Amino acid sequence: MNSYVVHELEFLKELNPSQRTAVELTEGPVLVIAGPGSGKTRVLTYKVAYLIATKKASPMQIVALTFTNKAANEMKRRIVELIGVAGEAVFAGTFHAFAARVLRMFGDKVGIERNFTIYDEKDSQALIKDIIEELGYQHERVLTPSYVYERIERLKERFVTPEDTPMYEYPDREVRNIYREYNVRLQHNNALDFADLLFYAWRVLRESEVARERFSKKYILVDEYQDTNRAQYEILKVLAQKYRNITVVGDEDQSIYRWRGADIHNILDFEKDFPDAKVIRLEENYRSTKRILRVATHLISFNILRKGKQLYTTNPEGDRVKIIEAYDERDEARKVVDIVENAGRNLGDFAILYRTHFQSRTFEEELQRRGIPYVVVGGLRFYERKEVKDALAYLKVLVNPRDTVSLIRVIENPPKGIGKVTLKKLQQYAERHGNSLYGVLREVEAIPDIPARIKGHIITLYQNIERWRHLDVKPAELLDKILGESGYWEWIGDDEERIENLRELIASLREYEELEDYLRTVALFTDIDEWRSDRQKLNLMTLHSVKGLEFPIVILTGLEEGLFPHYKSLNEPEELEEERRLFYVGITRAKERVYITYAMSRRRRVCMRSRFLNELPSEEIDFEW
DNA sequence: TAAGTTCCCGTTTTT
DNA sequence: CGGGAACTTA
Repeated sequence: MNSYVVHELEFLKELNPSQRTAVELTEGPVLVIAGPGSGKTRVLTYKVAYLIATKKASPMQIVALTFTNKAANEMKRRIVELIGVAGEAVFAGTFHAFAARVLRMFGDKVGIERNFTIYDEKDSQALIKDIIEELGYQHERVLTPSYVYERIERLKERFVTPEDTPMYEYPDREVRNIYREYNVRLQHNNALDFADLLFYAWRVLRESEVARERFSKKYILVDEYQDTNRAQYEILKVLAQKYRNITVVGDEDQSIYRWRGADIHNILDFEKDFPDAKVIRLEENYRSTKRILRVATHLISFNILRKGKQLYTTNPEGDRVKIIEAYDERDEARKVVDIVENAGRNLGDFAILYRTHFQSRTFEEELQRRGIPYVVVGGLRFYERKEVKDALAYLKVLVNPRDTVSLIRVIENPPKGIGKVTLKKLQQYAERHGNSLYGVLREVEAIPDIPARIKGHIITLYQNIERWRHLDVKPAELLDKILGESGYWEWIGDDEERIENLRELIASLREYEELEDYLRTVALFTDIDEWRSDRQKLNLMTLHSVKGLEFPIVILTGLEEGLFPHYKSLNEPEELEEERRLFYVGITRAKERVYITYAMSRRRRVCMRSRFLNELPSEEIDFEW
């Protein structure tokens, strides 16, 4: 080994023995079971650096898949830190971003056009809502767009087609009918939903040898493996087929996305799927006090679905966990904010965690009252704001005129003299003539039953869109122009916040030369990706958002039956275990102290303290009434 | 027929 | 508190 390489490998000394083994075991399948705070991101980044430094692979031959953009960016940043700019060439991204890239290059192999639109949950639900009405199901109370969407996505993630959808009980048949029509519409709209991205990418990789060659990386690394769903798992299998060098890192005790299709069995059964897999456990915790670790360990031992692990730390013993009872949610907020104010620490040292978003409101009110600065992480997210979605809809239509969901949004915002009745007529006409809604706008003269005045509005809209489509300007400039010419700026008036959001959107567009690139990226972006810690602000977020983060002091709130565990999880033992894992994730975010609160009544209803509180070791706990 | 207004509903977690 | 349905106005 020459001295250059030896120097490059100095960083290995920063790893403990098991971390180092995980890094140095480069060939064959490796499962790393990584407890909270055990340095799993470190293992992943160092492994990438190691592969490159030892010349086992070029950056191009490595793919690192993560669950969030934030994790991906963080990984990339640390790789570059270790080995320099060469690290930029490593693909580090989410499964969905990876899939979108595969489809951009090879989508035509499975009939996907280059300019496809990605539908987010809301877009998809708008489509589903339409279908429900058309099929006459709008009075079936259970068949809400969100319910149906969820059912369909779960089916898609397991590659179940409408035809193969089983029909056991009541709404199955209806769901199947909607599912069938939903797929047809997506195709007409030249659009893919989240599950489609994974499904079609999988098909491309299976069916096209060229694509498989291009994307079969020599080394595959997967973060948060416990949260992968079936489709993601199948993609991994195809990718790993050739070289079989796959390292997955995860913790079954932190699997909290079952409701979104994550299959904990992917990690529990990894050794069955890859019989020659080496298993490494990272059990030394560098984050929390001994006390916190004991409490967390005791709690999670109530779960059955796990591999089990022995966490330990050389950190100090630490303070006992404090449980605080409140009268109601407002009293809870007061007591929580009291803790924060009296601790004499930076506000950024605290995280207030809750099960559901709506709980943030009471805390926000209290904080505003006392003039304490705070951030709500992942509340109503930037890209889900109405004005942002509207603006993006204009851009989407320009790239993909068949995207009817976006086109309708354009028609409605701001209002253009084309109302519900006319819209229905246009849609029906489109349906009958096998044309897209956009195609019909062009031929509006030929449609009967539409007043001339309204036809005028339609023609104006059509001409505007055509003009915008053929403008040869950069994306940011284009959007600015559209917002002006469509009357959007006027429409929102002096709503400062909306204006600011749109300005921000235009600013984010400036980094892009190509509208298509931008739209594909933006569809897979969320707010948490943007969040940066601020020492002077108190952090408020859900337990799901907090995964992967750590804070000196963590306050877990709303420990009440029906809220946490959430009432929807009470019937299924597996779902109850997931709630417990969520609690576990929350506790293990804390470095120094944990506070837990519950209210005796919430929203004027009496409630019972959470069963999870009885699962904490009483000798580690202080109660306060 | 479009668009503005009011009122009532519910609110898990999110790539 | 925002979104949507139902109602009102033009």
